[in-house]
Amino acid sequence: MIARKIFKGLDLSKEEFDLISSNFEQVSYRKGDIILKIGEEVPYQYYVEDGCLRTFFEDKKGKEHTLQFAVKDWWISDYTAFINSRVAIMNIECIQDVILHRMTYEQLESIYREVPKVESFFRRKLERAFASFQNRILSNLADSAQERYLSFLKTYPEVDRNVKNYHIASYLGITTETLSRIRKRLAGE
Amino acid sequence: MIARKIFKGLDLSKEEFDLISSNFEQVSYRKGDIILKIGEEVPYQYYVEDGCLRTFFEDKKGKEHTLQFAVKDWWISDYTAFINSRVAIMNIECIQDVILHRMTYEQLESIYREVPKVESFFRRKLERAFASFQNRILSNLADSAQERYLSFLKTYPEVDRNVKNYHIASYLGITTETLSRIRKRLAGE
DNA sequence: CGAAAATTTGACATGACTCAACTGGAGTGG
DNA sequence: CCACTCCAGTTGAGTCATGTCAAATTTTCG
Repeated sequence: MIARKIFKGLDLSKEEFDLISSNFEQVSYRKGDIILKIGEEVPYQYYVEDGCLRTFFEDKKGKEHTLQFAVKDWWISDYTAFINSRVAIMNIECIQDVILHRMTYEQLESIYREVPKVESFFRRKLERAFASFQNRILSNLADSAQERYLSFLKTYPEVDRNVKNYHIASYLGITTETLSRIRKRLAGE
Repeated sequence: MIARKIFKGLDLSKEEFDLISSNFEQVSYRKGDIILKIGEEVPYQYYVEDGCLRTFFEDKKGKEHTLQFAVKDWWISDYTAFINSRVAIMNIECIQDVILHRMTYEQLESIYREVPKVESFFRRKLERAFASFQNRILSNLADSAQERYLSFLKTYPEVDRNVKNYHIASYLGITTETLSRIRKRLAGE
């Protein structure tokens, strides 16, 4: 029963867990699969049971930029498009084989109605995501590429273990060459 | 009755508006006043009736960076510190004389209890703030300083009218000199 | 093993920064 | 009403971090 795992912080009855679980649908994808494309509707948000994904987009020059990663026990979607019923402004790609549990917005709302505690759970989740975006902006304003890389490693060691360096570079806003030079500099210390 | 202005989108009774209004306290400050300092408790969030403010911090080199501006009809606080009862990680400064309406977290929660519709109002507000942070990250990743400046002007013309160029530079993550050169380049087109 | 993918390295280009000097406008006070 | 000061903004010259492009090397994986 996946809901126990997803909402493990919440004190709910077996019936409530069952009811929530019935709103999730398990899906699996292979490494390299794109499960959401820019311009498409965003029917789902996904809970990651296993594997690793990222959201990314291409700028006018065709360069890829990564907005977010998701590893085990995280959520992923084009969140603002998902909640506002707009089309996606970024792609979601599986960096590894993944097992996901997805739900629609209607299902989310129905859970809110049936099990109100879940709404606070998601509000806290949004607040944490908001804080992490804020930290990223502050870090972009104040820190060098090397400092941003170090704080990435410190904050998301689990992500570092699962993604390629060029993914990290595209998340930090630097080139793979620059990241490689930073790593060399750090190694020789 | 300030609540009518603040929550003008909501369909509430006179009693509800009164009840909400009783939780706000009006305060005024002069241009240049710092109304929250890094390291302090964050007792309030503020609704801006008039004037302009910003949140900012200093990096290790003493350089100032602006996270957010707030003009008429916006809200401002160190939001993540406010909701988590942590100490401020940024300062709030009045860029002009301001008239504000402030509330504590306890007052916010009491309004949630008495007038549940207000909770959705704040959730949407948080979602929009989240989306705007996201846009800023995307823009940092993909756009040049000049493009970021142009999209700032387009997105926040009201802010542009009320702040100095060096405030804008510290928001965009560039120096005043660079902003000046960008403006010159744009003027000659 | 061999091919493709990822990373590293080198040489060079460039956008933004630093520091210092200068300009122009908005007060202020004699 | 002028001289003075202060502040914001501009300009110039030199520097630095990061980007670009091309090639070499290492790693991954079928």
